Amino acid sequence: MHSQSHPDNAIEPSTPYHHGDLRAALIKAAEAELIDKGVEGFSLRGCAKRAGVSHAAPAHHFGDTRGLLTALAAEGFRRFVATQYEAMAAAEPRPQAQLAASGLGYVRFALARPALFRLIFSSDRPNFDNEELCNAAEAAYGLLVEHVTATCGAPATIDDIAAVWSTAHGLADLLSAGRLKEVLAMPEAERDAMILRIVIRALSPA
Amino acid sequence: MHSQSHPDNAIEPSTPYHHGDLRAALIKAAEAELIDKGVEGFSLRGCAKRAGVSHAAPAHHFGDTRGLLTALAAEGFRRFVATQYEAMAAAEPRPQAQLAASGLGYVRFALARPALFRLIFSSDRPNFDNEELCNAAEAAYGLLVEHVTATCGAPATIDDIAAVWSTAHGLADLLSAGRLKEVLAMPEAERDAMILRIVIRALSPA
DNA sequence: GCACTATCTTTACATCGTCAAGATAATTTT
DNA sequence: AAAATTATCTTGACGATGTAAAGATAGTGC
Repeated sequence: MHSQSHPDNAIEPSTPYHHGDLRAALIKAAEAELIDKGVEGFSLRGCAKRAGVSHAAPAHHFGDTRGLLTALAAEGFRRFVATQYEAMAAAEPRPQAQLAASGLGYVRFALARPALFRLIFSSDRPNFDNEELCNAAEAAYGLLVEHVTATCGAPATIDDIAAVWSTAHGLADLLSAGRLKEVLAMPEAERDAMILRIVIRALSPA
Repeated sequence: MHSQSHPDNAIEPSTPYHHGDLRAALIKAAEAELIDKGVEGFSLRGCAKRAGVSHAAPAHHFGDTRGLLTALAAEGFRRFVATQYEAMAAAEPRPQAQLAASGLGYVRFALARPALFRLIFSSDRPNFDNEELCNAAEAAYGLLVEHVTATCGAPATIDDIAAVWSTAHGLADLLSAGRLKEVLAMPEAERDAMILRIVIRALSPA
């Protein structure tokens, strides 16, 4: 019936010296910090404060600021892929519809989490040589290639891949940056339909 | 024979108190700093050092760091447009060829000046409410709309504008960020041809 | 010649990232 | 179970940064 985590010590200590799961707490805090301050205003000490620990605590888990942002970026890529899968699950099973839905998920992620999107696609702060981040990023790229191949017939040409990826990415980047205001002002259903049309367009061979 | 700075002394003084054209020198220094350190590592004191003045000298001309980056971003937009015009000048006068060339210039700028491209399209540091920057940015947007309209027949639909802009922007952003490695590895002529094909593709109505 | 303003320097302070050393808790070893 | 070791977190310090305030110097207008 007790809510605390230590079996022998009943009273919740005000500030336990050991956090328990500081690593996860710091990633969560880092996302909040990123959303608040943006990639360029991101502060490691701010994250520590959000997590309620001293300013040097993150060092042990992530080394330095770049380490924390690298871990957050990897998590961002995983969510990015997950958002694409969600959109695909709601679409017809036809390959072309699946590819278009994946593009829709791409853009939706950028709109829903602009700070994370910018971190993973337009920042030098994460270390893209890091293995975990590298794997997460390549998983996203692999998903795209897979669907273009399924839609256009194997093997997908570099033209097809570049056209589809660029279109989805361009839409995502411009919209999440607040440009293309006319599109941002559209009702969501209408905007989604337009995104699908434009992604399909990128496939049609000239 | 003395080296100090008297107005009637023809010899170049070692360090004149008044720079002469510090504003321009600082913008130039800021570009070098941006190229060296990136948007996120950009330092105002570093710019001052490059220009050979004290660290507080920029304040009088630009207010703060954001002010300097805002001025640099405006200059970046002007060069961005200029690069598009250059590509257009080398292309056939047909509207469609002009539009495609404009897209090619878009991508070329991103590849030639990745730091400036990121500053104007993927950074919160410049103040986009600033009038000078705002005007420069809208000039770029206007150029695009103009050419899409000329190519597709007036008035250009939002679908057409979004499709063309997103494609060019996506290509530019992905390439300048070092993704789409297969495309980066292509010889320049081949890559240019591909960019033109993909931009044209974005125009074809489904 | 003199006041006034623009431009630049110096000084100062809060914040940031990072390192080093110490404190505390958990784990392993004996 | 006690001791030793390791992992985790705190404290204190340092240099770098952005910015504000005050002083120094040069150009301008009267």
